Amino acid sequence: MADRAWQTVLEHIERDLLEGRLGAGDRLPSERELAADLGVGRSSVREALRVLEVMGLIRTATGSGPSSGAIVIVTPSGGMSALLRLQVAAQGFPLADVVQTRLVLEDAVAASLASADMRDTADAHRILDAMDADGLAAGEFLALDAQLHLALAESAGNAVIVSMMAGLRTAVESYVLAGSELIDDWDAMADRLRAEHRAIVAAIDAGDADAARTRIHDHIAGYYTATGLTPAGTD
Amino acid sequence: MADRAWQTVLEHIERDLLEGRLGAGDRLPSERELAADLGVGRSSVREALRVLEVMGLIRTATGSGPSSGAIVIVTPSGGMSALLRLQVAAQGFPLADVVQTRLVLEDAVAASLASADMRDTADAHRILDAMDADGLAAGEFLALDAQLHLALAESAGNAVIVSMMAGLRTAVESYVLAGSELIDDWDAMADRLRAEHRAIVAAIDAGDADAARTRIHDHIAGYYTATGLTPAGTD
DNA sequence: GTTACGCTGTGGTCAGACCACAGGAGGAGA
DNA sequence: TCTCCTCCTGTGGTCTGACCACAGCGTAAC
Repeated sequence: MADRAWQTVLEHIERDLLEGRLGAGDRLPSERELAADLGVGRSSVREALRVLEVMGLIRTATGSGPSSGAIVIVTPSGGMSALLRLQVAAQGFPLADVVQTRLVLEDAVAASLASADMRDTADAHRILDAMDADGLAAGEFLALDAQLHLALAESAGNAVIVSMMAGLRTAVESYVLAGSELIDDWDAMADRLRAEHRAIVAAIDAGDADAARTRIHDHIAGYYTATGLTPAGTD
Repeated sequence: MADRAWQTVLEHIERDLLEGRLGAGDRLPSERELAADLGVGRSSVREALRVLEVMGLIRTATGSGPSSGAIVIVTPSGGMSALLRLQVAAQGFPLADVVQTRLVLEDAVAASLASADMRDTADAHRILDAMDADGLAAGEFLALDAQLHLALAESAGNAVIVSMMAGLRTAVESYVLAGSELIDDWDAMADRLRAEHRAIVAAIDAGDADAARTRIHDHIAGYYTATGLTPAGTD
Protein backbone atom coordinates (compact mmCIF):
# COMPACT_ATOMS: atom_id res chain seq x y z
CA MET A 1 0.00 0.00 0.00
CA ALA A 2 2.92 2.31 -0.69
CA ASP A 3 0.87 3.81 -3.48
CA ARG A 4 -1.52 6.44 -2.55
CA ALA A 5 -4.87 6.24 -4.27
CA TRP A 6 -4.24 9.08 -6.69
CA GLN A 7 -0.94 7.49 -7.71
CA THR A 8 -2.78 4.34 -8.63
CA VAL A 9 -4.92 6.37 -10.98
CA LEU A 10 -1.95 8.22 -12.43
CA GLU A 11 -0.03 5.03 -13.06
CA HIS A 12 -3.05 3.42 -14.63
CA ILE A 13 -3.48 6.24 -17.09
CA GLU A 14 0.23 6.45 -17.78
CA ARG A 15 0.25 2.76 -18.62
CA ASP A 16 -2.67 3.22 -20.96
CA LEU A 17 -0.79 6.00 -22.69
CA LEU A 18 2.43 4.04 -22.85
CA GLU A 19 0.81 0.96 -24.31
CA GLY A 20 -1.23 2.85 -26.83
CA ARG A 21 -4.65 2.25 -25.35
CA LEU A 22 -4.92 6.02 -25.03
CA GLY A 23 -3.70 8.58 -27.51
CA ALA A 24 -4.17 12.20 -28.46
CA GLY A 25 -7.83 12.97 -29.05
CA ASP A 26 -9.17 10.04 -27.07
CA ARG A 27 -11.66 10.51 -24.29
CA LEU A 28 -10.90 9.19 -20.85
CA PRO A 29 -13.60 7.31 -18.99
CA SER A 30 -15.68 9.56 -16.78
CA GLU A 31 -14.39 10.34 -13.32
CA ARG A 32 -17.09 8.24 -11.72
CA GLU A 33 -16.32 5.32 -13.97
CA LEU A 34 -12.59 5.48 -13.35
CA ALA A 35 -13.22 5.61 -9.63
CA ALA A 36 -15.38 2.54 -9.76
CA ASP A 37 -13.00 0.63 -12.03
CA LEU A 38 -9.96 1.30 -9.90
CA GLY A 39 -11.70 1.00 -6.57
CA VAL A 40 -10.86 4.48 -5.35
CA GLY A 41 -12.90 7.52 -4.51
CA ARG A 42 -13.79 10.09 -7.06
CA SER A 43 -11.73 12.74 -5.31
CA SER A 44 -8.61 10.65 -5.76
CA VAL A 45 -9.35 10.36 -9.45
CA ARG A 46 -9.75 14.10 -9.61
CA GLU A 47 -6.37 14.69 -8.00
CA ALA A 48 -4.71 12.56 -10.64
CA LEU A 49 -6.58 14.25 -13.46
CA ARG A 50 -5.63 17.64 -12.08
CA VAL A 51 -1.97 16.69 -12.32
CA LEU A 52 -2.41 15.52 -15.89
CA GLU A 53 -4.22 18.70 -16.75
CA VAL A 54 -1.52 20.98 -15.38
CA MET A 55 1.11 18.91 -17.14
CA GLY A 56 -0.66 19.55 -20.42
CA LEU A 57 -1.75 16.00 -21.10
CA ILE A 58 -5.50 16.35 -20.90
CA ARG A 59 -8.10 19.03 -21.04
CA THR A 60 -11.46 18.81 -19.34
CA ALA A 61 -14.82 20.20 -20.32
CA THR A 62 -18.21 20.12 -18.70
CA GLY A 63 -21.43 19.28 -20.40
CA SER A 64 -22.21 16.27 -22.52
CA GLY A 65 -21.38 15.09 -25.99
CA PRO A 66 -18.19 13.97 -27.70
CA SER A 67 -16.17 17.02 -26.74
CA SER A 68 -16.95 16.89 -23.06
CA GLY A 69 -15.10 15.09 -20.35
CA ALA A 70 -11.37 14.59 -20.10
CA ILE A 71 -9.66 14.40 -23.46
CA VAL A 72 -6.05 13.56 -24.15
CA ILE A 73 -4.21 16.44 -25.74
CA VAL A 74 -0.52 17.07 -26.05
CA THR A 75 0.55 20.57 -25.20
CA PRO A 76 3.87 20.07 -23.46
CA SER A 77 4.69 23.76 -23.39
CA GLY A 78 1.95 24.49 -20.92
CA GLY A 79 3.22 22.01 -18.40
CA MET A 80 6.81 22.99 -18.90
CA SER A 81 5.93 26.64 -18.40
CA ALA A 82 4.06 25.95 -15.22
CA LEU A 83 6.86 23.82 -13.84
CA LEU A 84 9.62 26.27 -14.61
CA ARG A 85 7.62 29.25 -13.44
CA LEU A 86 6.90 27.63 -10.11
CA GLN A 87 10.46 26.50 -9.62
CA VAL A 88 11.76 29.96 -10.35
CA ALA A 89 9.22 31.39 -7.94
CA ALA A 90 10.39 28.99 -5.25
CA GLN A 91 13.97 29.85 -6.07
CA GLY A 92 14.81 26.29 -6.99
CA PHE A 93 16.01 27.69 -10.30
CA PRO A 94 18.21 30.76 -10.10
CA LEU A 95 17.37 33.28 -12.78
CA ALA A 96 20.91 33.19 -14.11
CA ASP A 97 20.66 29.45 -14.71
CA VAL A 98 17.43 29.90 -16.62
CA VAL A 99 19.00 32.51 -18.83
CA GLN A 100 22.09 30.43 -19.42
CA THR A 101 20.00 27.41 -20.35
CA ARG A 102 18.11 29.51 -22.80
CA LEU A 103 21.40 30.55 -24.36
CA VAL A 104 22.44 26.93 -24.77
CA LEU A 105 19.19 25.96 -26.42
CA GLU A 106 19.01 29.00 -28.68
CA ASP A 107 22.55 28.46 -29.85
CA ALA A 108 21.77 24.89 -30.74
CA VAL A 109 18.59 25.88 -32.54
CA ALA A 110 20.33 28.51 -34.62
CA ALA A 111 23.21 26.24 -35.54
CA SER A 112 21.05 23.26 -36.39
CA LEU A 113 18.67 25.40 -38.41
CA ALA A 114 21.47 27.02 -40.38
CA SER A 115 23.01 23.69 -41.27
CA ALA A 116 19.75 21.93 -42.08
CA ASP A 117 19.04 20.81 -45.60
CA MET A 118 15.54 22.17 -45.59
CA ARG A 119 14.59 25.18 -43.59
CA ASP A 120 11.52 27.31 -43.61
CA THR A 121 11.97 30.75 -42.15
CA ALA A 122 8.80 32.17 -43.64
CA ASP A 123 7.19 32.47 -40.22
CA ALA A 124 10.26 34.17 -38.87
CA HIS A 125 10.25 36.70 -41.69
CA ARG A 126 6.60 37.44 -41.10
CA ILE A 127 7.26 38.18 -37.45
CA LEU A 128 10.30 40.26 -38.34
CA ASP A 129 8.09 42.44 -40.50
CA ALA A 130 5.50 42.74 -37.76
CA MET A 131 8.18 43.97 -35.41
CA ASP A 132 8.95 46.88 -37.75
CA ALA A 133 5.61 48.47 -36.95
CA ASP A 134 5.82 51.87 -35.35
CA GLY A 135 4.58 52.62 -31.89
CA LEU A 136 4.89 49.16 -30.43
CA ALA A 137 4.89 49.17 -26.65
CA ALA A 138 7.72 47.33 -24.96
CA GLY A 139 5.36 44.55 -23.96
CA GLU A 140 4.08 44.07 -27.49
CA PHE A 141 7.56 44.14 -28.91
CA LEU A 142 8.78 41.56 -26.43
CA ALA A 143 5.80 39.34 -27.17
CA LEU A 144 6.75 39.37 -30.84
CA ASP A 145 10.34 38.75 -29.85
CA ALA A 146 9.24 35.65 -27.99
CA GLN A 147 7.24 34.54 -31.00
CA LEU A 148 10.25 34.96 -33.23
CA HIS A 149 12.53 32.84 -31.12
CA LEU A 150 9.84 30.23 -30.76
CA ALA A 151 9.20 30.19 -34.49
CA LEU A 152 12.86 29.51 -35.12
CA ALA A 153 12.82 26.67 -32.61
CA GLU A 154 9.76 25.19 -34.26
CA SER A 155 11.45 25.33 -37.63
CA ALA A 156 14.31 23.36 -36.16
CA GLY A 157 11.73 20.70 -35.48
CA ASN A 158 12.58 19.53 -31.98
CA ALA A 159 9.44 19.42 -29.85
CA VAL A 160 11.35 19.05 -26.61
CA ILE A 161 13.47 22.12 -27.24
CA VAL A 162 10.44 24.10 -28.32
CA SER A 163 8.63 23.47 -25.05
CA MET A 164 11.69 24.03 -22.96
CA MET A 165 12.31 27.35 -24.62
CA ALA A 166 8.69 28.33 -24.25
CA GLY A 167 8.79 27.34 -20.61
CA LEU A 168 12.00 29.16 -19.88
CA ARG A 169 10.63 32.23 -21.56
CA THR A 170 7.43 32.12 -19.51
CA ALA A 171 9.37 31.63 -16.32
CA VAL A 172 11.32 34.84 -16.75
CA GLU A 173 8.59 36.78 -18.51
CA SER A 174 7.77 39.11 -15.67
CA TYR A 175 11.43 39.79 -15.04
CA VAL A 176 12.08 40.55 -18.69
CA LEU A 177 9.18 42.95 -18.76
CA ALA A 178 10.33 44.65 -15.59
CA GLY A 179 13.83 44.86 -17.03
CA SER A 180 12.60 46.60 -20.16
CA GLU A 181 11.38 49.49 -18.06
CA LEU A 182 14.88 50.11 -16.81
CA ILE A 183 16.13 50.86 -20.29
CA ASP A 184 16.72 54.55 -20.86
CA ASP A 185 16.13 54.77 -24.56
CA TRP A 186 13.74 52.01 -25.47
CA ASP A 187 13.41 53.05 -29.10
CA ALA A 188 17.14 52.76 -29.59
CA MET A 189 17.13 49.35 -27.95
CA ALA A 190 14.24 48.23 -30.13
CA ASP A 191 16.13 49.33 -33.24
CA ARG A 192 19.18 47.45 -32.09
CA LEU A 193 17.15 44.31 -31.43
CA ARG A 194 15.51 44.57 -34.85
CA ALA A 195 18.87 44.78 -36.54
CA GLU A 196 20.19 41.84 -34.58
CA HIS A 197 17.13 39.77 -35.44
CA ARG A 198 17.59 40.49 -39.13
CA ALA A 199 21.25 39.56 -38.92
CA ILE A 200 20.46 36.29 -37.17
CA VAL A 201 17.86 35.22 -39.68
CA ALA A 202 20.13 36.29 -42.52
CA ALA A 203 22.90 34.06 -41.18
CA ILE A 204 20.47 31.17 -40.91
CA ASP A 205 19.17 31.72 -44.43
CA ALA A 206 22.75 31.85 -45.68
CA GLY A 207 23.48 28.54 -44.00
CA ASP A 208 26.25 29.99 -41.89
CA ALA A 209 25.90 28.00 -38.67
CA ASP A 210 28.80 29.59 -36.84
CA ALA A 211 27.64 33.10 -37.53
CA ALA A 212 24.07 32.23 -36.59
CA ARG A 213 25.20 30.74 -33.33
CA THR A 214 27.42 33.65 -32.44
CA ARG A 215 24.89 36.27 -33.37
CA ILE A 216 22.00 34.78 -31.45
CA HIS A 217 24.22 34.23 -28.46
CA ASP A 218 25.38 37.81 -28.40
CA HIS A 219 21.86 39.00 -29.06
CA ILE A 220 20.39 37.32 -26.03
CA ALA A 221 23.33 37.81 -23.73
CA GLY A 222 23.45 41.46 -24.70
CA TYR A 223 19.84 42.05 -23.87
CA TYR A 224 19.97 40.34 -20.50
CA THR A 225 23.09 42.25 -19.59
CA ALA A 226 21.50 45.51 -20.65
CA THR A 227 18.52 44.88 -18.41
CA GLY A 228 20.73 43.78 -15.56
CA LEU A 229 18.99 40.45 -15.24
CA THR A 230 22.23 38.53 -15.17
CA PRO A 231 25.72 39.40 -14.11
CA ALA A 232 28.00 39.55 -17.12
CA GLY A 233 29.92 36.41 -17.87
CA THR A 234 27.36 33.65 -17.74
CA ASP A 235 28.81 31.09 -20.07
CA MET B 1 -14.85 33.69 -11.87
CA ALA B 2 -12.82 32.26 -14.71
CA ASP B 3 -10.58 30.73 -12.10
CA ARG B 4 -11.50 27.36 -10.87
CA ALA B 5 -11.23 26.92 -7.16
CA TRP B 6 -8.03 24.91 -7.23
CA GLN B 7 -6.42 27.54 -9.43
CA THR B 8 -7.18 30.13 -6.81
CA VAL B 9 -5.26 28.06 -4.31
CA LEU B 10 -2.37 27.47 -6.69
CA GLU B 11 -2.07 31.14 -7.51
CA HIS B 12 -2.23 32.08 -3.87
CA ILE B 13 0.63 29.76 -2.99
CA GLU B 14 2.63 30.80 -6.05
CA ARG B 15 2.30 34.41 -5.01
CA ASP B 16 3.46 33.58 -1.50
CA LEU B 17 6.48 31.86 -2.99
CA LEU B 18 7.20 34.67 -5.40
CA GLU B 19 7.01 37.36 -2.76
CA GLY B 20 9.07 35.47 -0.27
CA ARG B 21 6.37 34.73 2.28
CA LEU B 22 7.10 31.07 1.65
CA GLY B 23 10.47 29.50 1.10
CA ALA B 24 12.20 26.16 1.24
CA GLY B 25 11.65 24.49 4.58
CA ASP B 26 8.56 26.46 5.51
CA ARG B 27 5.33 24.76 6.46
CA LEU B 28 2.17 25.55 4.59
CA PRO B 29 -0.99 26.16 6.56
CA SER B 30 -3.04 23.02 7.05
CA GLU B 31 -5.41 22.01 4.30
CA ARG B 32 -8.41 22.87 6.43
CA GLU B 33 -7.00 26.27 7.26
CA LEU B 34 -6.16 27.08 3.63
CA ALA B 35 -9.64 26.06 2.61
CA ALA B 36 -11.21 28.35 5.18
CA ASP B 37 -8.91 31.27 4.38
CA LEU B 38 -9.50 31.12 0.66
CA GLY B 39 -13.17 30.28 0.86
CA VAL B 40 -12.93 27.01 -1.05
CA GLY B 41 -13.51 23.41 -0.19
CA ARG B 42 -10.81 21.21 1.19
CA SER B 43 -10.88 19.00 -1.89
CA SER B 44 -9.96 21.97 -4.06
CA VAL B 45 -7.04 22.72 -1.79
CA ARG B 46 -5.93 19.14 -2.09
CA GLU B 47 -5.99 19.27 -5.88
CA ALA B 48 -3.67 22.26 -5.83
CA LEU B 49 -1.35 20.64 -3.30
CA ARG B 50 -1.24 17.51 -5.39
CA VAL B 51 0.01 19.50 -8.34
CA LEU B 52 2.67 21.16 -6.23
CA GLU B 53 3.73 17.80 -4.88
CA VAL B 54 4.14 16.21 -8.29
CA MET B 55 6.04 19.27 -9.49
CA GLY B 56 8.50 18.77 -6.68
CA LEU B 57 7.67 21.90 -4.72
CA ILE B 58 6.24 20.42 -1.55
CA ARG B 59 6.22 17.17 0.31
CA THR B 60 3.45 16.08 2.62
CA ALA B 61 3.53 13.98 5.75
CA THR B 62 0.84 12.77 8.09
CA GLY B 63 0.96 12.93 11.84
CA SER B 64 1.65 15.94 13.99
CA GLY B 65 4.67 17.94 14.94
CA PRO B 66 7.01 20.26 13.08
CA SER B 67 7.80 17.82 10.28
CA SER B 68 4.21 16.99 9.44
CA GLY B 69 1.95 18.71 6.99
CA ALA B 70 2.93 20.21 3.67
CA ILE B 71 6.47 21.53 3.59
CA VAL B 72 8.12 23.51 0.84
CA ILE B 73 11.02 21.66 -0.69
CA VAL B 74 12.79 22.21 -3.94
CA THR B 75 13.45 19.10 -5.95
CA PRO B 76 12.95 20.22 -9.53
CA SER B 77 14.26 17.01 -11.00
CA GLY B 78 11.34 15.01 -9.76
CA GLY B 79 8.82 17.22 -11.46
CA MET B 80 10.81 17.46 -14.63
CA SER B 81 11.15 13.70 -14.77
CA ALA B 82 7.46 13.16 -14.31
CA LEU B 83 6.59 15.72 -16.95
CA LEU B 84 8.99 14.41 -19.55
CA ARG B 85 8.14 10.80 -18.86
CA LEU B 86 4.43 11.45 -19.29
CA GLN B 87 4.92 13.48 -22.42
CA VAL B 88 7.05 10.77 -23.95
CA ALA B 89 4.45 8.21 -22.98
CA ALA B 90 1.76 10.26 -24.67
CA GLN B 91 4.01 10.68 -27.68
CA GLY B 92 4.07 14.43 -27.36
CA PHE B 93 7.83 14.13 -27.31
CA PRO B 94 9.35 11.88 -29.95
CA LEU B 95 12.19 9.81 -28.59
CA ALA B 96 14.59 11.23 -31.16
CA ASP B 97 13.90 14.75 -29.95
CA VAL B 98 14.60 13.74 -26.37
CA VAL B 99 17.91 12.22 -27.37
CA GLN B 100 18.88 15.21 -29.45
CA THR B 101 18.07 17.57 -26.63
CA ARG B 102 20.20 15.53 -24.32
CA LEU B 103 23.05 15.87 -26.80
CA VAL B 104 22.69 19.62 -26.86
CA LEU B 105 22.74 19.87 -23.08
CA GLU B 106 25.59 17.43 -22.57
CA ASP B 107 27.70 19.23 -25.15
CA ALA B 108 27.14 22.51 -23.36
CA VAL B 109 27.92 20.99 -19.98
CA ALA B 110 31.16 19.47 -21.18
CA ALA B 111 32.30 22.63 -22.90
CA SER B 112 31.43 24.94 -20.05
CA LEU B 113 33.01 22.62 -17.53
CA ALA B 114 36.21 22.34 -19.49
CA SER B 115 36.56 26.07 -19.85
CA ALA B 116 35.61 26.90 -16.26
CA ASP B 117 38.16 28.44 -13.95
CA MET B 118 37.33 26.11 -11.11
CA ARG B 119 36.11 22.64 -11.68
CA ASP B 120 35.69 19.71 -9.37
CA THR B 121 35.60 16.35 -11.07
CA ALA B 122 36.24 14.35 -7.91
CA ASP B 123 32.72 12.92 -7.97
CA ALA B 124 33.12 12.00 -11.58
CA HIS B 125 36.38 10.18 -10.91
CA ARG B 126 34.79 8.28 -8.05
CA ILE B 127 32.02 7.07 -10.31
CA LEU B 128 34.49 6.21 -13.04
CA ASP B 129 36.28 3.94 -10.61
CA ALA B 130 33.04 2.34 -9.51
CA MET B 131 32.26 1.53 -13.12
CA ASP B 132 35.46 -0.48 -13.40
CA ALA B 133 34.09 -3.14 -11.09
CA ASP B 134 33.74 -6.56 -12.62
CA GLY B 135 30.47 -8.32 -13.10
CA LEU B 136 28.25 -5.29 -13.30
CA ALA B 137 24.91 -6.04 -14.87
CA ALA B 138 23.84 -3.81 -17.71
CA GLY B 139 21.28 -2.13 -15.49
CA GLU B 140 23.83 -1.37 -12.79
CA PHE B 141 26.32 -0.09 -15.31
CA LEU B 142 23.78 2.18 -16.90
CA ALA B 143 22.73 3.51 -13.51
CA LEU B 144 26.32 4.48 -12.83
CA ASP B 145 26.51 5.95 -16.31
CA ALA B 146 23.55 8.15 -15.51
CA GLN B 147 25.18 9.19 -12.25
CA LEU B 148 28.34 10.15 -14.07
CA HIS B 149 26.63 12.38 -16.57
CA LEU B 150 24.57 13.94 -13.82
CA ALA B 151 27.64 14.53 -11.69
CA LEU B 152 29.29 16.38 -14.54
CA ALA B 153 26.21 18.52 -14.98
CA GLU B 154 26.15 19.31 -11.31
CA SER B 155 29.77 20.35 -11.42
CA ALA B 156 28.88 22.76 -14.18
CA GLY B 157 26.57 24.34 -11.65
CA ASN B 158 23.42 24.99 -13.63
CA ALA B 159 20.39 23.73 -11.71
CA VAL B 160 18.07 24.01 -14.68
CA ILE B 161 20.29 21.91 -16.90
CA VAL B 162 20.77 19.35 -14.15
CA SER B 163 17.04 18.79 -13.79
CA MET B 164 16.44 18.75 -17.48
CA MET B 165 19.13 16.16 -17.98
CA ALA B 166 17.82 14.09 -15.11
CA GLY B 167 14.32 14.33 -16.54
CA LEU B 168 15.36 13.45 -20.06
CA ARG B 169 17.28 10.50 -18.73
CA THR B 170 14.30 9.25 -16.74
CA ALA B 171 12.01 9.66 -19.68
CA VAL B 172 14.04 7.34 -21.87
CA GLU B 173 15.23 5.04 -19.10
CA SER B 174 13.13 2.07 -20.00
CA TYR B 175 14.05 2.41 -23.65
CA VAL B 176 17.75 2.63 -22.86
CA LEU B 177 17.53 -0.48 -20.74
CA ALA B 178 15.63 -2.34 -23.41
CA GLY B 179 18.19 -1.20 -25.95
CA SER B 180 21.05 -2.58 -23.90
CA GLU B 181 19.65 -6.06 -24.28
CA LEU B 182 19.97 -5.83 -28.02
CA ILE B 183 23.71 -5.47 -27.82
CA ASP B 184 25.51 -8.62 -28.87
CA ASP B 185 28.64 -8.27 -26.82
CA TRP B 186 27.77 -6.24 -23.78
CA ASP B 187 31.20 -6.61 -22.18
CA ALA B 188 32.86 -5.12 -25.23
CA MET B 189 30.38 -2.26 -25.23
CA ALA B 190 30.97 -1.64 -21.54
CA ASP B 191 34.70 -1.49 -22.15
CA ARG B 192 34.20 0.95 -24.95
CA LEU B 193 31.96 3.14 -22.80
CA ARG B 194 34.49 3.07 -19.96
CA ALA B 195 37.25 4.23 -22.29
CA GLU B 196 35.06 6.97 -23.69
CA HIS B 197 34.15 8.15 -20.22
CA ARG B 198 37.80 8.34 -19.22
CA ALA B 199 38.61 10.27 -22.38
CA ILE B 200 35.80 12.73 -21.76
CA VAL B 201 36.80 13.46 -18.20
CA ALA B 202 40.43 13.71 -19.24
CA ALA B 203 39.56 16.34 -21.82
CA ILE B 204 37.60 18.27 -19.21
CA ASP B 205 40.42 18.06 -16.70
CA ALA B 206 42.81 19.25 -19.39
CA GLY B 207 40.60 22.22 -20.07
CA ASP B 208 40.13 21.29 -23.70
CA ALA B 209 36.57 22.41 -24.34
CA ASP B 210 36.41 21.45 -27.99
CA ALA B 211 37.67 17.95 -27.35
CA ALA B 212 35.33 17.50 -24.40
CA ARG B 213 32.38 18.59 -26.48
CA THR B 214 33.25 16.36 -29.40
CA ARG B 215 33.98 13.33 -27.27
CA ILE B 216 30.82 13.48 -25.21
CA HIS B 217 28.77 14.09 -28.31
CA ASP B 218 30.19 11.07 -30.10
CA HIS B 219 29.91 9.03 -26.92
CA ILE B 220 26.20 9.57 -26.55
CA ALA B 221 25.33 9.55 -30.22
CA GLY B 222 27.33 6.38 -30.63
CA TYR B 223 25.50 4.56 -27.89
CA TYR B 224 22.07 5.54 -29.08
CA THR B 225 22.92 4.51 -32.60
CA ALA B 226 24.28 1.20 -31.39
CA THR B 227 21.05 0.45 -29.57
CA GLY B 228 18.96 1.57 -32.50
CA LEU B 229 17.10 4.13 -30.43
CA THR B 230 17.62 6.87 -32.95
CA PRO B 231 18.18 6.93 -36.65
CA ALA B 232 21.68 8.09 -37.44
CA GLY B 233 22.08 11.74 -38.20
CA THR B 234 20.25 13.50 -35.43
CA ASP B 235 21.92 16.85 -35.16
C1' DG C 1 12.46 10.20 37.37
C1' DT C 2 10.41 7.16 34.11
C1' DT C 3 6.99 5.08 31.59
C1' DA C 4 2.59 4.51 29.44
C1' DC C 5 -1.66 6.33 28.06
C1' DG C 6 -4.69 9.20 25.58
C1' DC C 7 -5.66 13.61 23.35
C1' DT C 8 -5.01 16.54 19.38
C1' DG C 9 -4.10 17.91 14.84
C1' DT C 10 -2.25 16.38 10.52
C1' DG C 11 -2.85 14.39 5.72
C1' DG C 12 -5.45 10.47 3.05
C1' DT C 13 -9.63 8.86 1.59
C1' DC C 14 -14.35 8.05 0.67
C1' DA C 15 -19.40 8.93 0.08
C1' DG C 16 -22.94 11.81 -1.02
C1' DA C 17 -24.95 15.83 -2.38
C1' DC C 18 -25.60 19.83 -5.21
C1' DC C 19 -24.64 22.99 -9.32
C1' DA C 20 -23.91 24.62 -14.21
C1' DC C 21 -23.46 23.12 -18.48
C1' DA C 22 -23.89 20.96 -23.19
C1' DG C 23 -25.84 17.86 -26.02
C1' DG C 24 -29.34 14.66 -27.58
C1' DA C 25 -33.97 12.66 -27.64
C1' DG C 26 -38.48 13.25 -28.28
C1' DG C 27 -42.69 15.67 -28.60
C1' DA C 28 -45.38 19.81 -30.25
C1' DG C 29 -46.27 22.67 -33.78
C1' DA C 30 -46.15 24.38 -38.65
C1' DT D 1 -42.64 15.81 -43.29
C1' DC D 2 -39.88 19.19 -41.34
C1' DT D 3 -38.67 22.39 -37.71
C1' DC D 4 -38.33 24.10 -33.29
C1' DC D 5 -38.55 23.77 -28.46
C1' DT D 6 -38.38 21.46 -24.14
C1' DC D 7 -36.80 18.18 -20.97
C1' DC D 8 -33.68 14.59 -19.64
C1' DT D 9 -29.22 12.76 -19.11
C1' DG D 10 -24.44 12.62 -18.19
C1' DT D 11 -20.42 15.39 -17.63
C1' DG D 12 -16.96 17.98 -14.72
C1' DG D 13 -16.69 21.37 -10.54
C1' DT D 14 -17.36 21.95 -5.88
C1' DC D 15 -18.52 21.54 -1.12
C1' DT D 16 -19.55 19.06 3.15
C1' DG D 17 -19.06 15.69 6.45
C1' DA D 18 -17.31 11.69 7.94
C1' DC D 19 -13.87 8.31 8.94
C1' DC D 20 -8.92 6.39 9.24
C1' DA D 21 -3.86 6.08 10.36
C1' DC D 22 -0.35 8.42 12.11
C1' DA D 23 3.01 11.24 14.92
C1' DG D 24 3.84 14.11 18.56
C1' DC D 25 2.99 15.99 23.08
C1' DG D 26 1.10 16.46 27.51
C1' DT D 27 -0.19 14.21 31.48
C1' DA D 28 -1.16 10.80 34.67
C1' DA D 29 0.33 6.62 36.71
C1' DC D 30 4.06 4.04 38.39
